[in-house]
Amino acid sequence: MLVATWNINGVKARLDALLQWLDECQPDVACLQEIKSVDEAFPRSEIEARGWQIETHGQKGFNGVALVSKTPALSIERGLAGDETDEQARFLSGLWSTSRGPIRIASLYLPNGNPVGTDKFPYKLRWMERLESTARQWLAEETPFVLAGDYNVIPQPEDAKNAADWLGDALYQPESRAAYRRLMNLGLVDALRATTDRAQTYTFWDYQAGAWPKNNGIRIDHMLLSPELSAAMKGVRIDKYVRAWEKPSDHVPVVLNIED
DNA sequence: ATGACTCGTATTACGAGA
Repeated sequence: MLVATWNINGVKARLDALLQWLDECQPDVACLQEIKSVDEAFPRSEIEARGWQIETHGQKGFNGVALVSKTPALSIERGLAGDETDEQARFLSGLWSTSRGPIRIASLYLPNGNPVGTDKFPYKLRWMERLESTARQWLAEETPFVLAGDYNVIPQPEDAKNAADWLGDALYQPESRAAYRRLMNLGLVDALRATTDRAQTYTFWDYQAGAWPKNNGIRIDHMLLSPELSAAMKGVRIDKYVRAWEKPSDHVPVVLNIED
């Protein structure tokens, strides 16, 4: 079973690339972030015409997450628990039936948090506390799960080409990294790091200053697995080749392979 | 020499991303 995550940076701007990649990858469930679309404007029919199931949780202009899958979800939940006043569309989860039993899969778009020193940074940290609470609750329920998405956190120095460039950035603040570690310390497994120690493994390259040709990347798109699932991991790959396409997203897909 | 971004929203400028 393949579970993928991809921040596509605008579903309408990326529709051709999305269709091409879905066709090639054939994920069972693909978690999308930054669809930048309200639900009504999501290019649903073009994707459904190729046989995919779609669930969206969008908003006007920015943010927004979606789940694209081969089979329909048994149930869907929109939004991250813990703050009724939060209007940003950043979390969407579904329950699927598999040969190993039910599995819960979430598409998450964790707040960027820049600039540090504005209210955006504490919003990021509060959002991470809410994510940790959700993970605790899901662990207690004992249904295997994948928390997949754009975490906007560089966990370790080796997750950036030039870690020193990110010292003042919300993605690499001690508080952001500590909150990510607290999540890991619940017993979750970072699927990529559990399966490779390969250097210069990145998922994002900025559009500016030739970051892609210089391979000046960072690893911020992660898949965190519940403990039962980590034993069933076959591997993780990064579909880096799509960054070289015409009109690419600045992120590339991460694809997790789980034993059926 | 040395890579000056891209998307969406709303009017060719701005917010947001990272």
